[in-house]
Amino acid sequence: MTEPQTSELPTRYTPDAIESGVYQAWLDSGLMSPPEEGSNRPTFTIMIPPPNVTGVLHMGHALNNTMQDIVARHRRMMGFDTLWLPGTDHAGIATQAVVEKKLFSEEGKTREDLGRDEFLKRIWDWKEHHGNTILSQLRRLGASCDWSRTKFTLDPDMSYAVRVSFCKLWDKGLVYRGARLVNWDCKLQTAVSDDEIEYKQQKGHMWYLRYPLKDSDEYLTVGTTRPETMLGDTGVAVHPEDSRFQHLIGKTILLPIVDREIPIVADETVEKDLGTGAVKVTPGHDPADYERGARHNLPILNILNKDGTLNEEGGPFSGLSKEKAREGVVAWFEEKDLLEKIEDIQHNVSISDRSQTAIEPLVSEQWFVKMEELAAPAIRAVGNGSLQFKPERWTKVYLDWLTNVRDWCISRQLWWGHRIPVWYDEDGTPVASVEDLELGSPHPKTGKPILRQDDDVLDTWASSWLWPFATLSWPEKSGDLSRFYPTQFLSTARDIIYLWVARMVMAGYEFLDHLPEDERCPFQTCYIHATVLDGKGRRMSKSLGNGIDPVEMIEKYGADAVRYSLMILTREGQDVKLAENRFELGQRFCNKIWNAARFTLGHLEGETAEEGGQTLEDRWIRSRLAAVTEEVSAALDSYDFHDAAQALYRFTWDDFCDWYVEVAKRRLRLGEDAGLGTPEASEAARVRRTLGETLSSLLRLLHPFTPYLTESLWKQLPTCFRSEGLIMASSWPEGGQRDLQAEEDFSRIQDAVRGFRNVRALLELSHADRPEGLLFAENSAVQNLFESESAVTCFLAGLEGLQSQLAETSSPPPESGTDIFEGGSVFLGYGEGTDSGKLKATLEKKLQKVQNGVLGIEKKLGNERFVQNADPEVVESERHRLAELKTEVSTLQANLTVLA
RNA sequence: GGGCGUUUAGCUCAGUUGGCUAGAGCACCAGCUCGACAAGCUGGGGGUCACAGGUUCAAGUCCUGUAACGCCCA
Repeated sequence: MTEPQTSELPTRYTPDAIESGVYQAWLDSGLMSPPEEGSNRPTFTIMIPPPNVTGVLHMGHALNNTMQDIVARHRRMMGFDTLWLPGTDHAGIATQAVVEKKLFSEEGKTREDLGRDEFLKRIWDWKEHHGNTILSQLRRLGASCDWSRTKFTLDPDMSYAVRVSFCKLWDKGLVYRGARLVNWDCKLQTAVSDDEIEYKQQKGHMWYLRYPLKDSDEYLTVGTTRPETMLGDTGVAVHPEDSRFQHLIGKTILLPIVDREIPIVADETVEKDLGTGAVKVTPGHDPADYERGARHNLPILNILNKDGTLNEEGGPFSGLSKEKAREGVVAWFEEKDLLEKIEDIQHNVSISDRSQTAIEPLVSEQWFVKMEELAAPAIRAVGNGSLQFKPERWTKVYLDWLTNVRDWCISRQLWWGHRIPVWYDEDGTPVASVEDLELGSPHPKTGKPILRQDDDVLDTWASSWLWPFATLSWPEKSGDLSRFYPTQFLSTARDIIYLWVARMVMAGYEFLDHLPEDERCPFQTCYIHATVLDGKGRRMSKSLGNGIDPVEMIEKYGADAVRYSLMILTREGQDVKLAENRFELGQRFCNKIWNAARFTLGHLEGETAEEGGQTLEDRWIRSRLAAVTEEVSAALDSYDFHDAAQALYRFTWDDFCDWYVEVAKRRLRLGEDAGLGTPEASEAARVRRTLGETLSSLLRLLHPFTPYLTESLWKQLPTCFRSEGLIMASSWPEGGQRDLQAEEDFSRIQDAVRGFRNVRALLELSHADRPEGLLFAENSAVQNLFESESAVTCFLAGLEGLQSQLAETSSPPPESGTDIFEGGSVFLGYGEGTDSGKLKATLEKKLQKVQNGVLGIEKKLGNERFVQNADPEVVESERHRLAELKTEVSTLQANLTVLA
């Protein structure tokens, strides 16, 4: 008997050894780079959500990119020319902030010290050195992106696309400049869009300030959470129907500190029951007040400098920070006995996403894009089925935002980004241009010399909204664009449905006007992935320090284990709670695959037959494989990653390892013992064939989930079981026919084996004990089955021999442990010293359970309304079930008598 | 204030269109160095499906309401 030659393979899954060299082989294969032309194969395209160039891989990335990679690998194996295009975005604010910070800490300089050109050079340097971190981390995860097409949003071609898109909007009159209240980040000193703000519940105060009326002793009390803004008040508003204030409407207030005369106006948006019913109006520093001010022609006063200090409008407090000014104002009111009271309150504070500092609404000149017209086709896209969200409920979120869309502030007071392609002449008349305009050259409209370019840059999203087609060389219409657009699958996080997803859809419809409308939507399916939470259900964040580093996890557990764990733990659309040890799940599974392969490969070195075996277990495993193939294919087609992972787990562990591999050992050993040329040897060869074929398909089904592991096992598979080359290049398994008879018969065998094992455990038999088994079959079909499968049953149940009899012609043997199974009962004899009381108790407990079942069904069937109303099939199956249970009852009762 | 989600075993979660005795992994208990795997194998214990009503022959599943937790929008 030859020892299977598995000694070269370690007994455990060792990710380091498995993963090394594999990625390079994928790169060398060129499979990740589909050709631009010259192929008739259908295409499948995924655009990566470009991570921030300053970013490092976090769990959300790992989850999202694993899903994309699974789709890419699956579709590639299905025969699609699959393009998964990677890249990064320039992340204006974040990147500039990183480099400014570095500059200051290392050289003590600010960007102004360097000047615009030199500073930008520093950022590019930084980008060259650090900008690829996250992309290389994606490779570690196994992401099969087409690196030859890697894009960066500031690449020359991408920048060109941004200019073209800007000028198209400009020409249509959708870009305008206006003084508007914007969200000002005082730390970063730039405007940020509404969508880059978080609202946080914070403890704060409501200060009640008394505003004296002009030429009167009366005063009006207003409540405010930001007392310093009173310096910019240009009115006070009350509700027009509020009887308390009727006599004051139209009167004038003498604003304390700055002694400004401001009117009392009536405005319906004032809530009578909130606070004092009178509100101060600060159009320059509050969005609601801005609207109110506009309705009543109140002047707009700006009291803040760009850095958050008070300007000359701040009176005695000018030059102070807004915090100091607040203290000063409050003290002033207190001193003059104009501070009525202070209340502690909870209120929402606007915080900038980027700097985590409080946002100040501030009036300034900015560029905006009109959105209403752009939104219309994006709204239609979900209605006509061009765009589908998964899970579907996100459609509503998307639509809500689009139907209430507000104009988009696209200018940012930064240097890092696409400089706004607008030039001004000496009168300040703007003009947009795709090509740079020379200073001094004539303005295309006015003919006067061009004086300067706009200093601001565009919001980063104004480039990433072009991502799905600018990456394919738009505005060029040939080549990649015609082949790979529109894309099929986009997977992203829910928090950028507005910022990114909706805008990409708008951009697709707006800019790809050379395509018919139904081919413009940039992706068919928008998959909104789970949010990764820590073990306690909190979001992972830098500030909490509760993040789990995916790269660390990959090093500890292996990339495949991390990928698989994420997929099985994440059910569709639900957040996933992650603790470090949860990756053990994937690690165990990988180890199981590894060892199943190790066993199988060890036996494939002998000769194999032309065809697989035809025994019951062979037919069964082929049928189960067909079932799981169908299941996994369907799940992946509909992006149900969890379901696919689960189906693979069941098949691999339960069907293949626990049953097929175990039962295969019987014939393998017989073959080894009998020697060459014997019938046993040729039967063993057929088992090897079946093992090899099953492993081959299984590895391919697993490959999208655990690419490294399956790739390294694939090359050890003899070539008669696989295609040449990489598993990545192999074809996706086809289903095959189910064999329901084999499934039913084998499941009966399994059930009887479990019955014998139960009895073995009750009798406390050791593995070495090989008793004679006795089986009572409830009919001759069952009896025949066990007669023909007796060898298999004995092998799996650890029996020396098995006798099958018809239950009706037999009486239970004395001194036997017994259990029932679907189709009869099983018996194992016991010797002296066995505690029959325990056996009896177990059996009685089971009897009680079955009897309860009988009572339940009898009650149901005794209910006329059930018999009349329920589906006839259901009634029939209940009757069938009742008969089965009754058989079980009498079997159990009969068997109990021998234990008396 | 509006919307969405969640609540099933000690923990993390499955549970199609209502229809067998509600499942899995981990943890727990008992036993196993059986020639792939102790990251394993065999057997076992453990659930008032958040709560209250309702619809139905039948509800974890559908409807209404309540509570708790989480997220988004204003």
